[in-house]
Amino acid sequence: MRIDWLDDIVALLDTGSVLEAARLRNISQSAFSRRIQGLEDVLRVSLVERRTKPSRPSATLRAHEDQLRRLALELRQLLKEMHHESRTGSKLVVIASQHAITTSLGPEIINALSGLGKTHIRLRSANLDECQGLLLTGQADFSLTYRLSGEPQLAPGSLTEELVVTTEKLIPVFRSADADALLDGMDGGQLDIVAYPADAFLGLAVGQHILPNLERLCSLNEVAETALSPAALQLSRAGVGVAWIPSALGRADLASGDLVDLSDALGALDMQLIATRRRDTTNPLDESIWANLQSLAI
Amino acid sequence: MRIDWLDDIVALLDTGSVLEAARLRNISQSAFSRRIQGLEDVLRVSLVERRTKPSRPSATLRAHEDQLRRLALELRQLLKEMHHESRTGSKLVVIASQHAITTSLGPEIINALSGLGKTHIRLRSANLDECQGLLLTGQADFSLTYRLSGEPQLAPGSLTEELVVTTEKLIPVFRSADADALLDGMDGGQLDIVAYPADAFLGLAVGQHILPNLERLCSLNEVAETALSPAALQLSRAGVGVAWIPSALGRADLASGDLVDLSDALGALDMQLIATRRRDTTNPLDESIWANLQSLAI
DNA sequence: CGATTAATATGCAGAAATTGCATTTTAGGA
DNA sequence: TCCTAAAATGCAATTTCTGCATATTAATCG
Repeated sequence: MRIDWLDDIVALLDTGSVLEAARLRNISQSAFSRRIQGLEDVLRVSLVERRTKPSRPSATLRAHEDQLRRLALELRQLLKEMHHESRTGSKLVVIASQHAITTSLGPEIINALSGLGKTHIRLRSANLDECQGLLLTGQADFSLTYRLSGEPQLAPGSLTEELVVTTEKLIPVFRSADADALLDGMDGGQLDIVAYPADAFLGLAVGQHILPNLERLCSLNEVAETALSPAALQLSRAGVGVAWIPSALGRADLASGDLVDLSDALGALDMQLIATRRRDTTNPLDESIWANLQSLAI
Repeated sequence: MRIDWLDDIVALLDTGSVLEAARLRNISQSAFSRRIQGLEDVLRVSLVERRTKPSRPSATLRAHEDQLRRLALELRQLLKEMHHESRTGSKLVVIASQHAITTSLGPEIINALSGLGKTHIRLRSANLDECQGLLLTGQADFSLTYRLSGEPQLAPGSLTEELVVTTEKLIPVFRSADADALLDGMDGGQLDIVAYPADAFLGLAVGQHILPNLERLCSLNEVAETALSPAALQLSRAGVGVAWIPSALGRADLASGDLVDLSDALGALDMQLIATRRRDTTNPLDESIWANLQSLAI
């Protein structure tokens, strides 16, 4: 049963030559050559350009390289998942979680959901785009994303269904010891901040709604930039600069007094933690997870 | 070369029984039974639940039914596309286009892009969600979507790249003959309108930014509802009610005098026509299409 | 509970496919 | 033009697939 013909094609793309691809696939050159011929025959698609030596992937193949690779990958992952489930008898629930959430509320949510019998939960950390993609392509069962409370909820769409799990704040924090000095130096002077990249969700949020206001008061000094909110947290703990982090992420350090919340002076943002799922799912387990998420909602 | 094993599985899901599935796949029951056994062997996944008769798809299979169907479909479509391209030697460029655009600016854009040698362009009409999905999964090379000009451009995302192709207006139109009567009857009275469903993009736009203002002036009477802007156009031509349509869609009727633009009295919306593509594409043809779109941009 | 029916599995033999080896053909380079 | 490396092909052994007939097994009905 030859089920991995997509891998043959990917090997062809990887190596760019029939001989190399054959090596990669652990098969003799002649056999592989005929496999490809057979594929071309069945698919009625030219796969290799034989006018040259070594021969090269055909134009058609290269034009669809991305999609072929993606499908091959998705198929492998799906089968792996199914194999695991078939072996253990427990369904794997995949939650696509925005990076910033993975480290803040992610653990709590996993814990809250884990009381559901034979269930394995996997948090798959990704950026906002990727979360949407994973959800839409069925590679994730749910997604967890942040949304600014002010932001007009863009069309929920007919394909997906949303739920506000909780609200949170994006708060500026700094090491307690130097907080006063920091605020004093602000008037007319400089403010050291830990920034997020402009193309990350948190970077967009802070850059659009917080920093413009502050820039009118003092000049901002981007001492550090990181896409990872836990890293930003550590940097602000180390006194590098003010970092805006989800309040859940800073809870421990705020409670212990290591960090102090500067919302009043510097401004915070209200965020909503949104859970999303596809509407068309008809999975009893998914239903119970969704119900559980709803019960978490405040 | 057995390349269609996914279809075997889908047949299993479609019929829910081995016998029926065998019929569907045009193969004897015994052969199909062994195919499934072989698949279970190779994939190391239990596919059918044999404790019952007729046997049923296993829990694992049902849990991943959606994704399996989706992958099978995508694979079929991809191969069909590749076959077509391999036969004709011309690359098919797929543009996912929001329904409202397909009928308004779609034709123009296709015409503008068709001057590019051996290129077939296919417009694939879908709603906003689906356009994003098609783009992210590589099933479309570009997407064309509307965005309200006021709307804060949500994070462009690291995966995709955007381009404002043109700006347009969403304008209220009505048959010229009865327009005056309509406006006269408005004061304190009723206004007949053609509405869009609230979950469609245009419905959201009109419902959030236009109708609330009008409701303070008079009571609105939703005489008709349709998701299709061309249908809305026809309804307003027929004198059923005011319809908000993309200006490009109404151009001909406005020029001929059949329709009249009621923007001043009822309010219009500025929209942008956004073209999107994935960043990671490395296709020379796609590049030239993108360049062409950029040159269309105003 | 036993007989009947319908769905699935299996033994078997013929057909079809895949594979590796050896050899030939073909493209690129000296 | 010759040489080398890559790909194709003839061939025989092997494996896989298929249909037919038949055996098992689960559901149903009296």
